[in-house]
Amino acid sequence: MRTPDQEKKSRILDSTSSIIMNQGIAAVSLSKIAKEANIASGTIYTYFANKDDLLKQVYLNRKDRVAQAIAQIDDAGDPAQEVSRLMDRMYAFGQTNLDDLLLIREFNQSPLMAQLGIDPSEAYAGFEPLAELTKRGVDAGVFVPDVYPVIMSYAYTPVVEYLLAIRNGGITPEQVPFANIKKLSLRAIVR
Amino acid sequence: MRTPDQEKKSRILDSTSSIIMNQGIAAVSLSKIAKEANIASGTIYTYFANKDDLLKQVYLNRKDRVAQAIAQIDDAGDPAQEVSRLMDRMYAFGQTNLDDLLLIREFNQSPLMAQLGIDPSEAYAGFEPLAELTKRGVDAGVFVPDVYPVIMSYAYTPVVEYLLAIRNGGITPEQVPFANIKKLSLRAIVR
Amino acid sequence: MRTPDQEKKSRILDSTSSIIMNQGIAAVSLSKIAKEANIASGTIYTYFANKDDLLKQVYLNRKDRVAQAIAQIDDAGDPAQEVSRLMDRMYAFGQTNLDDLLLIREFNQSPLMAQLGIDPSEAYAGFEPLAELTKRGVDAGVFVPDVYPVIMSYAYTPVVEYLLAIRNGGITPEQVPFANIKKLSLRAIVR
Amino acid sequence: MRTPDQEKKSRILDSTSSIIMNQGIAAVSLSKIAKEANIASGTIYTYFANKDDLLKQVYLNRKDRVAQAIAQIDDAGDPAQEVSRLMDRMYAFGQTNLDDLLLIREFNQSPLMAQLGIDPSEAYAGFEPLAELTKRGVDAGVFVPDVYPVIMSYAYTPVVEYLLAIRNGGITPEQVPFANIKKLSLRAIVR
DNA sequence: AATGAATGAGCCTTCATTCAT
DNA sequence: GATGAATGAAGGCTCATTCAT
Repeated sequence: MRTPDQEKKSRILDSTSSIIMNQGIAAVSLSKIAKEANIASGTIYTYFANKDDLLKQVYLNRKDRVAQAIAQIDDAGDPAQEVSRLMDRMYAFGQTNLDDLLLIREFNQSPLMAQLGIDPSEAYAGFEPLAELTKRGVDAGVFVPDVYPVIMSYAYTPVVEYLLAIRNGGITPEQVPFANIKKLSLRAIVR
Repeated sequence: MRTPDQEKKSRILDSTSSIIMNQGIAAVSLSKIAKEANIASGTIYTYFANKDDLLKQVYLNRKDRVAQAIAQIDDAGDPAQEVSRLMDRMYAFGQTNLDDLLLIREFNQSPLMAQLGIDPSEAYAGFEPLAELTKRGVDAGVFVPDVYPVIMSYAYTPVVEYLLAIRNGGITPEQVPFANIKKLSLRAIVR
Repeated sequence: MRTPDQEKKSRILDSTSSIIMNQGIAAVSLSKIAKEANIASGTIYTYFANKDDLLKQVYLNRKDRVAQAIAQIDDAGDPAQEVSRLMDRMYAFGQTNLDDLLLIREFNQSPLMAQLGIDPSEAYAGFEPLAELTKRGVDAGVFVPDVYPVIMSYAYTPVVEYLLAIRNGGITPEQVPFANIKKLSLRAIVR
Repeated sequence: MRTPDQEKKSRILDSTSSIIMNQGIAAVSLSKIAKEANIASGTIYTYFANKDDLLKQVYLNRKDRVAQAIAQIDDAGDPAQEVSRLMDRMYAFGQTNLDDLLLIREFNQSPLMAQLGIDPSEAYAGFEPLAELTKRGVDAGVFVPDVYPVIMSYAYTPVVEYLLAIRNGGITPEQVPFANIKKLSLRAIVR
């Protein structure tokens, strides 16, 4: 059970994420966050050292949620099957939490990471099982012989883009079932 | 009187893009732009109606540059070969202009597009040949039977992620030659 | 937390009025107001929505003060006598608060009223007793048969101009006692 | 005949007056004036030393026009009759040039006069015949024994307020003929 | 712990003025 | 003489942060 305080902290994180995703990171202000979280702006400083700390924690919090939701790999499973399951978990997670995936992506590819003092190892934390899966698949000769970032670029990114295209109305799941995406991704990386 | 100066306008666009890429869109301010472009802040208004107009033009300008650099498809060529050439052009372009590709991506997936009043058709303009290539490849039975956004998600995005990983030092071209990326992409989409 | 401060709001209104009267409305700036009121410029926004709101409230506040000071008419009194008393109250009020009368006049005859969204009924509020007095005097055959704006143009305006002429040194109360003004006004409108 | 240059100067004065009257003095800017006068903003400096000089000349120019239109008094005429004629000329002039009367009034009662370096004698220039008429009427025992500013406050101001009330739709000439105004004014000042 | 009033730096924008053309 | 691009100060307003309550 969350203490009342943790609940308030969560509300601040949620409001921040929501503003970032709906209005863009340039539109984020503590007063907006406070209003959306239904607290006084000064209260934010009880839970976060400053605005940068808040942004950093939003990122880390969302990244952890994603990692926990998708990165539970069966170390003994068939690598191709595990990638398929990974993509399934991403798809399931993304249907209710696409914003988390997009927020991570927005941070990952922006100078914000450096500005907020998040180093790559911190960003990577929680996703180690994916790298291990990659390595195992390559070593077993199941995957094409490429490195983690390349392999995952074909397994992870297409799911996000698929979910985003659906949200934007560019395509519908009826028109393009998620199975197609999985098939293409596996065609790319499985020998 | 002093004549309006296309070169100065370019400098403003360049400075703006540079600040976006190096400090993030939230850090863009007209005074920073003016300082980097070596002009007075008020001068920006000789060339742009306001900050939003400037941002919009940065986006459209960069998008046009990319479109011109990569979207020259040979209508009679073999679709698979044309995708290969397309990826080559992206790679060549991205080696000196990766920021353009990243800027477009940052804008595309952000609420900025709506805020700046850029509608999807405007963003799509110039890339029609890619959709046509997709359609031709699918119709000819060369590509897997999927729609444009899906196919291109496997041909376009991996190149950007590859270039970015190289820039970030995550991988090197020696370790993973670009040919590998092309191979994986083609494996995904060519029957 | 610090409590909103009615006294501080008054100080802002006073400073604004003072700058309008001493430097003209074109010279009014929030930083001047803040400096004169001895507060930070941002603090103004705790008490007013924006500059226009501040100007509007200055006007309405001064107008209310004037209305309360002069518009207490005895409904049963002789109309001519009531006009005389009205002018006395204006004169008394104007000796210490001429700026209020002048500020109202400056606003009334300027495009500001429309720009600030003050409609005529709002400007008129509080002065209804004067219109009623006019009507009563005309109906009773005591005043010449003219409408409110005309009658009051002879009772109200001359007092303001008299007070202003005294302030400017154009005339002195010894040279022209206020009684003369009252006499001329009453000669004009009383049959 | 005006030279082309004088014509351009006139256009600048007209534009300035028009903006003052329609948008308020706080909204006057050289670029607006230039646009309305259909010239480049820099050109204004060919005809005026700076913005203050322009405003000063607008005032003096309008004041001269009014003085020439109304201050032609017959030195031998009956004072009461001359006041009546004066009011007629004001009324006639004001029907097509009310803005001139209002602009003068706005300047006269504002700190602008001091800021622009217009001294009272300059403002008074051209209106000497009105003071003489006052004096002659008082000396002849035709007017009540009061000074120029007081007498004229009953002859000049009511005409402006009448014209303004008509423009604003507060009253109509059918409802209140101008003759009424003249009658009230003369009742006030003629013995 | 929570509030929100207060602060002043910094933002976008407009302005009067200058000056190359 | 006329133009309008260029300048940078100043304007209105928002913001992150502090702190009295």
